[in-house]
Amino acid sequence: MSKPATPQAVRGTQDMLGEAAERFQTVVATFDRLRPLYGFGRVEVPVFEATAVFARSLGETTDVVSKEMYSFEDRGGDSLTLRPEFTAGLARAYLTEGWQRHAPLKIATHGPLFRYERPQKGRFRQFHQLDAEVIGAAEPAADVELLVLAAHLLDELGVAEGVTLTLNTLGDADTRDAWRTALVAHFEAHRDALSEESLDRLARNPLRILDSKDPRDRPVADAAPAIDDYMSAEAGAFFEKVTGGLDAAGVAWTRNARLVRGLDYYRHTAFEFVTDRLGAQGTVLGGGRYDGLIETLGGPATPAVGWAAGIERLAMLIDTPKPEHVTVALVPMGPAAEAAAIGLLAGLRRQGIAADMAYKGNMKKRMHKADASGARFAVILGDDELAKGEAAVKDLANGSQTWVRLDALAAAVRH
RNA sequence: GCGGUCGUAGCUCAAUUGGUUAGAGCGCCGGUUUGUGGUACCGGAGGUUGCGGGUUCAAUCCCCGUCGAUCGCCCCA
Repeated sequence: MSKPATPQAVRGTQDMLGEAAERFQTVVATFDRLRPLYGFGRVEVPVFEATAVFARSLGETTDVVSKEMYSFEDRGGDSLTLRPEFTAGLARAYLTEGWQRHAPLKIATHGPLFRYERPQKGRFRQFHQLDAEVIGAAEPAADVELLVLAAHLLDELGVAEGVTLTLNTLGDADTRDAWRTALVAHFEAHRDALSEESLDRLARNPLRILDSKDPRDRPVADAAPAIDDYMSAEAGAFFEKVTGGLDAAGVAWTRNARLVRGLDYYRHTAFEFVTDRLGAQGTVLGGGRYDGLIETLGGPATPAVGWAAGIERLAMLIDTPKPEHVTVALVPMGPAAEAAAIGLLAGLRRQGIAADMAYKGNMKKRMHKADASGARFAVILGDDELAKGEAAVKDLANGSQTWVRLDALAAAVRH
């Protein structure tokens, strides 16, 4: 009989154990700890949606929609897509669940997202994000609140020092249109100087030429008209309230007038927290205001702002988390002791003490496992101890050993 | 979708210009020690060298393809 071939993990997916899993969990737990401090409620939304949810909201010409979506037909012939981002699905839920009545709605979620891309450092086909949104608020105070939360999160994770907040405004619709027209005119006038890729961008998404990494593009991009020259009074005032709020909250920021966002729906505030510690993937958290999105999904004009942060990217930046380990390892000897130890184990755990017991093995083996587990104490239970109603408690750090009554066990190992 | 580098034991890596039974450390299993771990010593298991094809008397090594990893481009968290 030949052995069956082992199926491989799908490209761009990850299996995490030990430190990798602890890093991931640390990021998520930190987010979950801060979220309620800002009054953001946890929401759950589906991992897949009707394809139109993403195709319409992200913009048909974006790479995410044109070549990176995991789309498939279900048995009824409907086109479905594994979510490539959170915002569109949350906006859909806001409309179809009647969440308008809660506006302004402050919500947060986290989970897996899917994009068909070539994996590289900090980039996966199934990746994970934290996400926070305020839907139904046109006030710059919402932008500020989200940015303060983001900065607080990075600070709590201990990565704030290597990460800087870069901030820009794309203006309101009028500003953005006027600026865009001027940009296109500028780039058209210098098209012989642009890279092939930027010529392609000129047709699809001219704003992206501004942050091109190609040195050939830099002179033309750097000479391009600035949005500030086209800024309406309202849009300018909005941006000033955002930056003023950040200053008041003590959040450091840098203006990057060339920061644009990849997805079509952004207006006004756009921001990225960037680092140089992740190779080509510098963005660790990004977002902005998307006042136009909900209308593209057939809803009423609804202002909204939000951000998402890459959990894997953050997990790579944080310090090594302290590994989890139990306090007590039970070491029973013989069938009678083992039976009694099952009761002791359950009792310790019910009293909130982390305890473990190997499924099998003689004393030597169990002691070895106790040591390897990182437990502080080995609780040794043999027939002699059992007869006396006690157990030997050995401190694995210094080797000292004392005998304590079984009913005092929990107290003896609680420190 | 495009380009660079790399795939040898569970893990990290060796293996002279292509040469005979592919090695080591760690880990794992057993023993020295049938009631004491972290140290030490002894022994053992574990490989179709990612997969498929080609060149050659001979391939872990050279060539092609493929899958995967990794880094970058595009794009993005």
